[in-house]
Amino acid sequence: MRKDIPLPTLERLCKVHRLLEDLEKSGMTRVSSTDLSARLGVGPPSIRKDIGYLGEIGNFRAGYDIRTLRHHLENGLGLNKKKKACIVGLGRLGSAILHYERLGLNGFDIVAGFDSSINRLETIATVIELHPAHEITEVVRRKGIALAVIAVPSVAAQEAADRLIEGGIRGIVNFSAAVLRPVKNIFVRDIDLVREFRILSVLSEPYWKKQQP
Amino acid sequence: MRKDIPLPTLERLCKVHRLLEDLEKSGMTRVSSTDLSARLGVGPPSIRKDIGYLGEIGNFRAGYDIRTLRHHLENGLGLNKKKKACIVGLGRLGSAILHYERLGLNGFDIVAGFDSSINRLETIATVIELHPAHEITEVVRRKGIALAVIAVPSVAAQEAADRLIEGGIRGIVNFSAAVLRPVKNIFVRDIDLVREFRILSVLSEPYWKKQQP
DNA sequence: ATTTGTGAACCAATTCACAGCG
DNA sequence: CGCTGTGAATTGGTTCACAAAT
Repeated sequence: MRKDIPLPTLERLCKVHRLLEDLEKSGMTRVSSTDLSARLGVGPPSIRKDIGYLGEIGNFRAGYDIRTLRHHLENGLGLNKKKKACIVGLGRLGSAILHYERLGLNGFDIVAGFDSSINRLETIATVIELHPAHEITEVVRRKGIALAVIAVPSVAAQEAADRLIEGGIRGIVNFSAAVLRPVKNIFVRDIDLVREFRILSVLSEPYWKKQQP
Repeated sequence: MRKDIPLPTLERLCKVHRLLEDLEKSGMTRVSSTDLSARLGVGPPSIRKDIGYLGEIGNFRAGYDIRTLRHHLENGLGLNKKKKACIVGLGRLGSAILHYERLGLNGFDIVAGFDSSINRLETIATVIELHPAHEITEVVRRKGIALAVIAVPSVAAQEAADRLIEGGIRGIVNFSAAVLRPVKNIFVRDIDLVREFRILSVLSEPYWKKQQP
């Protein structure tokens, strides 16, 4: 049943899922591919294809039942599997992420935080276990942590990544500006605010051809 | 000269630029497409095509001169154009972004912060002008702010976006989990940590076919 | 009458292969 | 000879158009 889902499809499906949560909360009970596509800014056939990767589910006359479709996505993508996560770097950004409750609510248990400043570790008020940075490898391995956020200055990012990988990490969200050395089977999602601003800046230049739908 | 640069190319070129800054700092002076491609985890011809969108620049025997290539990217993409930016939502995440110096260093002047809590506006120590959220439209218009970060809870995100757009914003980095209604000619980059974790989680499942290079 | 699901057709992006230059 | 730049081939994704379902 499971084909090889393209990455863009996976990203859209996650957005669809998030959208369904809101629609459900607003009291809606059914939704069509056209409606979903308008809210996401993509073509209707694209949505249907995306959903189709996980098997049939829609009602031919009345679109999708929101609750059913949401569960379908959760099962198909394994969205309610629990995973352990950690945060490396507890400056302003790292602390903000450490306190971000929505991660835990969605099955991502933050079980450790790391920083190279002992002072900082002693100052932060949290129930989460905090460790000095040199323990990254050991703690990640011992606790079986699958996912990590890197929120250290970019000069320190590669070393943080190396230690995480040595400990057996599976995926990294890299908030530093550093371009990390690619490693086979370690998946990285880069989030660099300056890069995002630059992309927006280029896209919004008047002579830029590509228009959003 | 400027063709229609694909979005993936634009994203890679920004990473290449960032990489060049580091290589330059480390004392290197020349770099080949093969070397760049290895550090980015993409194929060498891809890098050459990407750079090719901005015109010829390489030395046929010895690859690219790092400094020249960096300037080439900066000119070609307009990376040193200055833009005004603002932050909507000054909780932990918004405050962290407000204090993130690298934005200013790269030409993005944060000229305003907004929050619906007056108390919060009075507590934050910064030289940046802070305003209550109901002034978003007016301030964005008056100051000619081009870019915005949304860092409010997801229930408040759509209204924040509406006010920004009404004020004439050009691009938005949306850190909330909300899926914003698409608007023509307003460009949005969505950053949702839960979504990123979910994507990593799916990608790192053993039966997942797609492997990174 | 609508709206899904899907093969076919189309388009975009990556990769290949080699010509051209130093 | 090594490395860039680029048309050609290929792969991957999106869009189209229509059959199937209720």
